[in-house]
Amino acid sequence: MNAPRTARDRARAELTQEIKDAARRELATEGAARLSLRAVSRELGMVSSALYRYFPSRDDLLTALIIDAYDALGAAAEKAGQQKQEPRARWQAVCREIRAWALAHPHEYALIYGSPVAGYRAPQTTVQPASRVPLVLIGVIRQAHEAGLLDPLDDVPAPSGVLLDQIAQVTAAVAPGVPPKALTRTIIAWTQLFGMISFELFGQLVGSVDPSEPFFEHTTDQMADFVGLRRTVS
Amino acid sequence: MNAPRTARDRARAELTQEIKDAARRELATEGAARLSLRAVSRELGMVSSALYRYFPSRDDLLTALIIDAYDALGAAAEKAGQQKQEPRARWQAVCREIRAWALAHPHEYALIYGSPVAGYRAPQTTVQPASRVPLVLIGVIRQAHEAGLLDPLDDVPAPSGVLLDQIAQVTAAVAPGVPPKALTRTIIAWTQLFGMISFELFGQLVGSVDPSEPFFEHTTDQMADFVGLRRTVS
DNA sequence: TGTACATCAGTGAACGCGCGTTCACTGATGTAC
DNA sequence: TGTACATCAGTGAACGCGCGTTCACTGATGTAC
Repeated sequence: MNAPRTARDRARAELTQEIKDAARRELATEGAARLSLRAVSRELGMVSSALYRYFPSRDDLLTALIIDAYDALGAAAEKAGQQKQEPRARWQAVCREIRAWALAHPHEYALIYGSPVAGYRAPQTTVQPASRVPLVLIGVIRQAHEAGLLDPLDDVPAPSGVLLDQIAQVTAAVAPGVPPKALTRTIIAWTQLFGMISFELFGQLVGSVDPSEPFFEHTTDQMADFVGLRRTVS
Repeated sequence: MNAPRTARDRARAELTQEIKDAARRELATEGAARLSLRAVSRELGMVSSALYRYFPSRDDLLTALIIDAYDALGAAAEKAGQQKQEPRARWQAVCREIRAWALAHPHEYALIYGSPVAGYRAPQTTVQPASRVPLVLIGVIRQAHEAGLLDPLDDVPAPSGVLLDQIAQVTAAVAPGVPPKALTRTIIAWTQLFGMISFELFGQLVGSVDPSEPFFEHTTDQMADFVGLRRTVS
């Protein structure tokens, strides 16, 4: 992705983008497993073989869409996490933004958080973009900890054994200074958040807490308590 | 599904079962979106049109598989919930059993808790089987409440507004006597549980809390606290 | 218990469709001198 | 700035494949009397 020097380069970059946009539209009507190069090319008024100038195969197009989706969600979460607010409000804002993105892009959400596409194996290149969201959540906790706004969770059982080792590794890699109890609970809250969003999007909440926004708001608030984010006086 | 009277009826019931078994095997290699009647018929050594004597269309076969999956998981959870244990241990046993079933049947799990299959709309008949698992979880809480083993959650924010209405409806329908705070948290824990299992199965935990069993055990324990299940003296 | 008829299971051919990918090609754009 | 050549984008035909579903059929199983 160097700077486009020639008209050809610019055209290429633009068309690559258009192909991905068309593929995203296809995704919305057909789902990832049925994403078809021919349908994408039809939508663009091109011949199907022309796509091979841009993506060497269907799987490479899928990979590009997956990375784009992780990056779009990650960017949205990061932006919400940069608001000048106290940590607890930031936590809520991040959770809210993630849900909003998911509701606005349900098929891209399903692409990255739904069942893996059969016969497709995600390459290593998706790992970094996928980590952006958890890093934002951890970042909120870290900043709260540094600001002395994180409850020590004294009455809470600490992780131990293998889990403690895993938590220690995560701490060393991406969460320096965050106490093990808080980090463990952050990871729990992370799985809770996406479990809740997936249930809402995939129809599991129909008939109980549906519409789901009040439940969502209540839950992220409870999860803020759970991870130890203090309610500061207003 | 009346009692089979004739040899024909028995053969029909058996073959229906064999078709579903073969379809489940297909599911494991191809995924739900690519489940193909022709592949199923090939595996059984039949001609593809013969399947239409048993299922009127591909979608009906899918529906049967979905219902079977919900029922199998529901039955496993119910069984785990009937152990003669105190509520907290029962909670853990149910969670553990649900995860074990998911790990043992990843493709059936993905079929029911993964992204919806494109172009397929789940009929109303799946609703009741889908409710078995949450009912087991609620049942554990209700029994604990009746036995006086449920914490009143005095310091916990109560649900209010629309959410409280929804919770009240669920209470009236399936959880008589269970306090709103506890029921709300049970639903939160339910989404947490499946979020965690989906993350494990769909590869989101790779590189952090992986292998995931210690994290799972720790988390269900924390969730037992969260919903108010008292640690009884041993 | 035996026969005549109705029901059902499974066959095999066919319809019409869409798919990913390859390949030789034409014409336009870019580069080196 | 102009020309000769190399690079690239997009075409159109083709390969070989699999799919869901329909339909007229044959032969086996079941039912009524």
